[in-house]
Parts: sequence; structure tokens; C-alpha cells
Amino acid sequence: MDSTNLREALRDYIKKFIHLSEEEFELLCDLFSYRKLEKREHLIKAQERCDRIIFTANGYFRFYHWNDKGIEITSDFYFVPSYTSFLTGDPSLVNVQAMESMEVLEISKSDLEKLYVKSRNIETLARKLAEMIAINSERHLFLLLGQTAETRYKELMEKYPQYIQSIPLQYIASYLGITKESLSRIRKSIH
Amino acid sequence: MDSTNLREALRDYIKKFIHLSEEEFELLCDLFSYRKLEKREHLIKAQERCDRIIFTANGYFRFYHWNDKGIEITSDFYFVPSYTSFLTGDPSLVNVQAMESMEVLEISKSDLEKLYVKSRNIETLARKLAEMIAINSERHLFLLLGQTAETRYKELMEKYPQYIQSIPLQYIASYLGITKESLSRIRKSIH
DNA sequence: GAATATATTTGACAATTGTTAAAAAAATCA
DNA sequence: TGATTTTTTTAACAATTGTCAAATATATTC
Repeated sequence: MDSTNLREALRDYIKKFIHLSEEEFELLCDLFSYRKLEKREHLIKAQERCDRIIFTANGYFRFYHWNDKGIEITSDFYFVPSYTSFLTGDPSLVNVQAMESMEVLEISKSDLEKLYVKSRNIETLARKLAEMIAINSERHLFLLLGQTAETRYKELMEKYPQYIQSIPLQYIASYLGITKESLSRIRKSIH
Repeated sequence: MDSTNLREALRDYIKKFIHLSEEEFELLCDLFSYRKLEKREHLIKAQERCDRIIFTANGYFRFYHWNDKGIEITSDFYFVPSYTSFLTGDPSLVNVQAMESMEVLEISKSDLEKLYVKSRNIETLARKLAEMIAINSERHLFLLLGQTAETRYKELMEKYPQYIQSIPLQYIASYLGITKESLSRIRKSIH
């Protein structure tokens, strides 16, 4: 996949949310810059401020931080690096790392805000993205709350089988709120 | 607090997000309707579709659902009843209940969408609300993941002492992902 | 204020999950 | 391919949390 293909993927992605005119899409696209990421490369590290949004068509990012005991906790697999930091301007609580080598388009917060003023549709797009992110978090919360670890894992298998296939189990475990050893036991007891 | 006061509280609340002209605020206000809720009254029940946003200046709502075993799980204390259902149009997964008798202003989704067309600022307000809700969920997620129950409780005490004071502990426990008995033990061991 | 309902705590025990250290399996890289 | 790194599994044991049933405490209602 090269820069042009990625651009087309972005176009398809945006179509799911809103119809942009060709001019609007060009306006937006011109402010995105293309970049290659190495596997394990960090998009952002904890304490840094996140001032951009990333689009990618291949691969996931991993969000992680360290708890009180210094254990690494994976909190999400997503594509907007530290959305909270992006919105608030506060330092990011999470590290965001490319799970595989990938190509991305990135746009800065300030450029995006300029576009809001120029194009109403682009602001509407931003609203719908925020809504989608809110829905995503709510879904993760719902998964975590009030279910046993086994149920959580089964639900993830059903709803996001691609996660289980492409993401190391140690990170899945963390996303489910358990240790990798616990997940391993659960997998054993299921099969 | 009467209808007029609630309206002023709404004005103050909105100011935190965006400056609306007096005309825009009137436009918005006219579509909100005033309503009194009894303690324990449900704003929405699971399986219903949520087609409105609520504003209140006094009191919380409780979001809850039942897990596989029929145990009641409290997932949030918030003021937009089932935001996911509101956005997607899908049936709500949660019940939303007034924690105390309160007065609210409510606006329907269709009215709100009409306003988006009439006023750009009101759409911007909607974007900022979505962003705030996304941040809220992320914060809750972060609290749940990778910390012991005791740490979670202490963190909640620090950051949201008003929750501990005004919300029954059984619901707090659930919000922290544990049983009321566990929370009771934790409180005992802390004091 | 007494009666009733709701919320919180307690204790004994069971089940789940975490911890540690090590082995086995799989993936990566030169 | 072979060596190295990373990931996953295993096992024994410890710690945490859940379950159930009952007692206490608190709040609500008439």
C-alpha cells in the first residue's frame, strides 16, 4: 500500500460517516502527511502531549501504561493516539505503539481546527468521530464490568475475532483486565 | 429550584463549552421541556431506544444492567441517558434511573438535529459534549484496568469524593467492578 | 415514633485471579 | 538454517475477590 492507496482508504473510511465534496476531501487530504512507522515504533509516549490524529488502513496501535506496581497495562487497540490528550491538551497518560510496521496519514490538531472553520462538514465528521470513540469506550467498559474473565474472553472472541488472531495474547489479557497467565488458564479450560 | 433556575443552570453549563448568542440559547431552550422525576423513576429501561438528552443541575442518574447471572451491575453515574443508544438508535443496554427526585430539562434527538442545521454553534456544542463523554468513559476504563480494587476505591475517593458521599456504596462497588461485600472489607481495612 | 424497607457489614468458605519461576512453543532475524 | 528473542503455557502457592446467609445499621414512610 502506498500513499495514494492510503488516501483512497481514507476516502472510504470517511464515507461511512459523512459525504464530503471532492473539494472538501482535497482540503482535508492536503493537510494529512504520509509517514511510515516501524513495528514497535511509538507514536506517542506517556507525558507527551498528543497534538495529532492518525489514520491507518493496516494494523493496530497498542495503548499502554504502567500501574502502581510497574506492570504494563494495555488499555486499548485503536487508531487515534491518546484522544483524551488530543482533546484536553494535557499530557498523555498512555504510550501508543505501532503493533506492526505500517503506513499512516497524520494531521495536526491546529490544522484540523482550521478546517472546522472552513468546512462545516469536516466539523460534523469530527463530531461523529468523537461519538464513535465514546461508543468504543462504552463498549469496552461494558465488557469489563460485571462479567467473569472467562465470559469477557468469550465475548471478545465472538465480537472481535480479529483481535485474538492478530494481537499477542498478553496484550489481550491486559485489555480484559487479567494477567496473561490467567488468560492462558482460561483458554486451556475452554478447549 | 424551578424551571427558570434550571434554565439558568443550563446556560452556565453550556458556557463551559461554547459561547452561544442569546438567540441561539433561546432557540435551544425553547426545545427543552421541563419535567420532574421521582426518586427511582426510570428515564429509560433496557431494550428501549433512547431518543433524548437530559440536563439536570441536581442529582445523578444511575446506569445499570444485569449480567449473565442476573446480578445488577451499575456502570455509570451520568446525565446523558444511554448515549450509545442515543447515537446509534439501537436499543439501550442499560437502565437509567434517577437517584433522587430531581428536575430536568429534556430535548429530543430530532429537535436537536434540527438545531444543528440552524446553528453551527449548537453542533459544535454537540461535538464538545461527545468529546467530554468519550473522556469520561476513558477515565472510567483507566480506573478499572490494572489496579487492585483497593487502589480503585482510593482513587475514586480522591477524585470524586462527592460520589462516595451521595451514592449508596453498593452502586459504587459495582462501578469499581467489585461486589458490595468486597468494598465493605476494603473500607474496613483502610480505616 | 414505630414499622418497614433499604443499605451496609460480617463471617465462613469457595472460586478466581495474581505471583513467581521455569519450561515450551513460536516468531524473528542474521 | 540456527541462534536469539518474544510469546505462551505450566505449576505451586498466595492473595484477592466472590458467594451465601445472617446481623446491624440507616433511611424512609405512614
